[in-house]
Amino acid sequence: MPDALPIRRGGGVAVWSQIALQLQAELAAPGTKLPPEADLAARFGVNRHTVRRALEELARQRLIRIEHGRGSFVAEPVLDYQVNRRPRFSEWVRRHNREPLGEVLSLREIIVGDLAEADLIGAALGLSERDTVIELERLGKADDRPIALSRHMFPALRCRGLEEALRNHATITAALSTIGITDYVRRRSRISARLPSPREAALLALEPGAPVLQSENLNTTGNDTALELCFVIYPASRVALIVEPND
Amino acid sequence: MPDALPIRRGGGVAVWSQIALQLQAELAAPGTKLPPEADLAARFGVNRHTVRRALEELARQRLIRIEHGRGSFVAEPVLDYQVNRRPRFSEWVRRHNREPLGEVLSLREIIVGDLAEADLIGAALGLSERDTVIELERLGKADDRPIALSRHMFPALRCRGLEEALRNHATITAALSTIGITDYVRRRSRISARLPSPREAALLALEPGAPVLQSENLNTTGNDTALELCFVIYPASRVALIVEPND
DNA sequence: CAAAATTTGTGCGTATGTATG
DNA sequence: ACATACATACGCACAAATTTT
Repeated sequence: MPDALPIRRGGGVAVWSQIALQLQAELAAPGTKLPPEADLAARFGVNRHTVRRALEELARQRLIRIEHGRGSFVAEPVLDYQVNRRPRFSEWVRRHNREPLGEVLSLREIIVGDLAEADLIGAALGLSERDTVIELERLGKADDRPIALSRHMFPALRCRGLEEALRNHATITAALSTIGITDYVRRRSRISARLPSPREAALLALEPGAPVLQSENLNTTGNDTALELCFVIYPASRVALIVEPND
Repeated sequence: MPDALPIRRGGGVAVWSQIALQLQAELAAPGTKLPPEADLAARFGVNRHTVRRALEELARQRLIRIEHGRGSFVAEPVLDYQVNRRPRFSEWVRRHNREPLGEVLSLREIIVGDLAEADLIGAALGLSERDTVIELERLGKADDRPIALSRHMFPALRCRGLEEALRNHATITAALSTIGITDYVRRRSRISARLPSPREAALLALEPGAPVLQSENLNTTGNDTALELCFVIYPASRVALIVEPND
């Protein structure tokens, strides 16, 4: 427990504001419980209302969560993800001043008919059950914290050399670029939420019962040729999606 | 158990497709378990592979869930909600051939500073802590099944007479229209997911542990004046959001 | 399963300093 | 100088949610 800087009264800065700043500087790892309001009030030598005002401010900034009857907890930072036509994982993470990392979990070529969602995939990419897709499973991290688990499917026919390219490049954008595809855009996303499977929860380092946001994306080339179907799940506590409709 | 129509072979319609249609017509209440594949195969006089092909089709349409080692279950119908610039609850539900109903839970005028999310609301609507908003809480249903719990906040100053209008009209669109606001558009949505509070779970008739999709919407008039901030939660098992980015 | 303890949420009253006109 | 409004801070009591005993 760090030393409390002395609270200055009558110095033009509200006491609750000083306490909020002090607490913010001391925030421990996400999930950590803060001391009860009564303890904080005693420590700072103020009324509990004053502490509550400070906590309210931290909650507004989404730095902590306050739970009735349980306590206050350090919140996880939430990455806002703008859903536009250019899905670029690395750019997104870097825009939040965090270090992106894409870890390949599996990469293979597989026959559409052998996948569980064969029909959905076939319909979306315009393939028959006998066509093959390149399937990439990836875990995306920001500063080593998992924030996205994605499964990408590319029609093998329209993506000659992509499997090899994906092995040798850190980002999907870069890999696509080496096989001559420089513009691909998000055409449609279907956003839902659910509880993760045990495997998914383990990969995303989620506590039991924590939900995930799921996004099913259809990406195409500039001239509307279906290029990629992609299922992504995000830990709901760490990611929010931003949409600005234009139609 | 309804009679099985005879399966016609060689009539240009695949047997699995006929079975899929037949099963679809017989679907019981959500959550009901379908007979084991072996039983269905016997009933239709076909191989189990053929039944599996039919079930696969129903699963693709999200009419059933197939669970490894457990069986197949009638799924809840999912309402796809296209996130565009015109948020219209009733139109959305009717487009799915279901009967919309908006039930007012509470309606009041309240000072911004007295709300928990005072700062967020003030910033979004351009109000000070001392301004007032009209707050409407509503439960949206489709065929008597709750599908949306929303909290709407309108700046009282820019919405004279809205509280009264909301009391007398079934839809928000209609109420706004009576006070002269005929065009309001969605400017921005922030989509996340979380577990519901006990009260929210009860109102939405959710089983424990089931997550909700949450959408925080800023709606404006045609000329970009902030008109409404609105928090909506949807049962994740019954609603999905569709986004087609244009930028 | 029930009672007790812990912790946050809410309401009301009071007092003080500061900006405003 | 005065009145008013407002933000800040304190004290006390009880309600509500959760956890522990």
